[in-house]
This record gives sequence, C-alpha cells and structure tokens, in this order.
Amino acid sequence: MKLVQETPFRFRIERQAPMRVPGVVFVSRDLMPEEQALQQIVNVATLPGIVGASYGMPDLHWGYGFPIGGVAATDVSAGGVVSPGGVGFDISCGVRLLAADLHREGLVPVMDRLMDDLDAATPRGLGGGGVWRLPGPAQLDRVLREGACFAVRAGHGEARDLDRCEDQGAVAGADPGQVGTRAVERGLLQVGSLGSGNHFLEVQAVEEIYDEAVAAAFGLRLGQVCVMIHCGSRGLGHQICTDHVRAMDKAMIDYGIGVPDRQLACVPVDSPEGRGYLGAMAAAANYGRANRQLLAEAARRAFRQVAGAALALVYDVSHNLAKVEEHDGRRLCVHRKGATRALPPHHPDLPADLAPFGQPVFIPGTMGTASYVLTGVPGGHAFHSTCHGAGRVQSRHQAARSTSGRELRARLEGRGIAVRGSSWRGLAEEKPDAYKDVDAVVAASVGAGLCRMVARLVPLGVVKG
DNA sequence: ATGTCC
Repeated sequence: MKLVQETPFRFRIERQAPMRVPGVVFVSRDLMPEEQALQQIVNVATLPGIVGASYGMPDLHWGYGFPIGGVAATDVSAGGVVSPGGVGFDISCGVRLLAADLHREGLVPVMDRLMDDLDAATPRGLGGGGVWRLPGPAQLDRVLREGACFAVRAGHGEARDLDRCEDQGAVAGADPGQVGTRAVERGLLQVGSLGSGNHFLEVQAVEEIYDEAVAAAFGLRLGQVCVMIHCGSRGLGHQICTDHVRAMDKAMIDYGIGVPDRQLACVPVDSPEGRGYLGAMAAAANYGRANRQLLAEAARRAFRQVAGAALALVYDVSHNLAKVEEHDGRRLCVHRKGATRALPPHHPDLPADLAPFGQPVFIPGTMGTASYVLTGVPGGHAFHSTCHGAGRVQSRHQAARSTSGRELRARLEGRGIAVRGSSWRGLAEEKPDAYKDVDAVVAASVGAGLCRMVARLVPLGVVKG
C-alpha cells in the first residue's frame, strides 16, 4: 500500500488494482490508525460503482467490513452497491443534544436528585425493557414508519422537536415488510431504551464557545446546562443487519459481484435485495430516532420536576447510516459508518433558522472528557461528512482488564462528575484511556476542512448504558 | 454495537 501525505491532515492511498478509486484518510500522523483499518479503506475502494474516493475520518479504526469512520458513495445509476457493513450493526446510532434554560450554578443544589431521577427514568443495559410497552406489531409498525414523529404525535414531545431532527424525525422509504420476525420480537421490548457499551445520557455544561454567532443560533451559551443522548436502534437494528448481510452474501453471486472481504457483502442499490435492505435500514433508523425522542422526554420530565428547567432540542443526527443523496447532479448512495453528516450553510435540507449556520454536529467524548458541537462548512469533503467520536484504541477486554468499574467511578466522582452506571464491567470497558484523544480528533477534523468548531461541553454527570 | 454462538 502506498500512502502519500498531501497535507498535515490528509493522506492518499494510491489507487492500484483492484481498487476503483484511491483512498483518502483525514488524519494527522499522531492519529494514524492500525494497518487493518487502512486495509479496509483499500477494500472498500474496490466496491462496484464507488465514486470519488474511499474516505477515512480522523477517528478511523478497524470495524466489520468497512472501517469505523469510513465514508463511501456509490453511483446508483452505474450499478453502485449498498453494503450493510458500510452502516454497521448499530443502524442509525446517533446523538441528540438538548439545551436547558439553566446555568450550571443553578444545578448544583439539585444535582444528586436530578441524577437519581435520570438514573431511574433511563432504561438501559443489555436486553431489558424500554419506556414504551408496545401492545403489538401494529404499534411497532408505526414506530418503524414514523420515527420521532410517532413519538411526538403520541404526546411525547413538541412539534418543534421534529424541525430539529435530521429528516424531520423520520427517514422516508421505511419498509417494515423487510424487517424480519426476530427483529420485530427484539424491537417490541426495547423502544425508548439506551442500550449499553458506549451509549449514554450525559448532563453537560458549555465550557467554551468558539463561534458566538453559530452557538447563539444553535441556542447555546457559556455556562449553560445541556443533555447529550447517544444511542441507537438496539437489538432491532442489529438483527436487521445480521439478516440482510446473510441474504446479500448469497444474492451477490447472482449479480456477479466479488469482494475482497466477505464482510463487505453488497448488492446493487437498484435491486430487490438492495431496496429491501435500504427499506429495513430506514425502519431501524426511525426506531433509533423514536428511541432518542422518548429518552429526551424522560430527561425533560426529570429536569422539570427537579430543577424547574426546560430542555430545547438543538439537533438530532445519526452517524451510522446510508442515504441516497444528490451530489453534483448524481444520485449517490452515501455510506457513513462512524461518520457524521455535516451539511454546509444554505443546504436545502437544513431547517430555515439554521440555514445560515450549517448543520449541528455532535462529537461525544468519553466519560470524563469533553464533547464538541461542530458545524458543517462550505466545500466540505467526503460528501459533507466529518468524525463521530474519539474512536477506540483499546479493546473492551483490554480496557476491563486494566481498570475496575468501582475504581473508575471513584476517580470520576473525585473530579466532580456524577456517575450512574448499569454494570461495573460495562463502566470499566468505557474508561477514557481506552479511546483516542477527542480534542485531537476534532482538531484534525477542523484542520482537514471537514467542519468547524462551535462549542466545547464538559460532563457534570453521566447515566451510562 | 449486540439476548457478545442457533
């Protein structure tokens, strides 16, 4: 593999057969990922119909088929493919940020009670029940088609929330008929739950503002209390990915498609299997949005009761999704896996009041480190995409071996960060040093011209999945 | 990420 540094934050992997396009990785030398992740960029570059380049974001690391932090677009009318590995198992995993009408000083006297209420109001952990007990598949069908809109229609939220969600709260084209019975069974029990792993609900404070005008437009000011929710589509999305990878693995033979890694199973976007996956994926995306909407409502109740404060939605955006988008007059299937859409100012898909400022992007740090609010920039690369988080450097196993959950919690609480966990093991697996430095990832993203900084948020309390 | 293997 021939890696050429083009700028301080951009490396090119020269195209050589069977690559159809070059690789472009937006990293600094310090953030250069393991060889396996770069090899995955190369593998993705061989996919039928891929255009531009196979991209890697600054938080790039090894994943299932595609790297996490990978962006790839295929030309639908030129036999371009869709690959479930380009979205990942946690379909539509994403982040929502809410801003409280409250300064962090006002929170101090009620913080313990607030954290206890959020702890009780946030279903989480492996398996388990959600905040909604769906009576049956008919109700789930509406969640899958209508996403956050269904939650709001059912009284869980305000109309304005939907203006501040990607796709106004529901991805079009959801096809519940493509969601298997097992995915349905798993989905019925988990609507409105956080999950586990790196998913969390965090109470944060705005510590620094880099762009006053954009921050004000997003509804953010210095010292303000915020709530960040990071979660996905739970077992439902996972099962959909499993089912459709299996189906494509068989079907791709009929389309004469060969890939260097079986985990890159794919079929043309414009095929029954391709449309089937995208329909099921959209349904999972809507499930994820309903999930975040319901969790946000639970947080609103706690804030209202304990602090008399209201929470306004800043935005809700996914970082694991494939979307058919128009770029330079072509219909492209843009896969973003561990990569966040970052629309530039004046993009037609932005809500009117945000149009001059670009799309809000949220980068969750790890427990105990900062999170960032970013915005899209004109001329953004990689089909308007940027990073999504810190990115792991240690496996879960490595992380849990070197730290205990109790020790970690004591360390965080010693620094004034309240912790409400769901399992000690899960807590240990998420220790901050298991991740890259989120400050460096964001600096590289800005340096590479993928986005710009709006605000930095610090954790006050974390409800951990 | 995930009822961490049907």
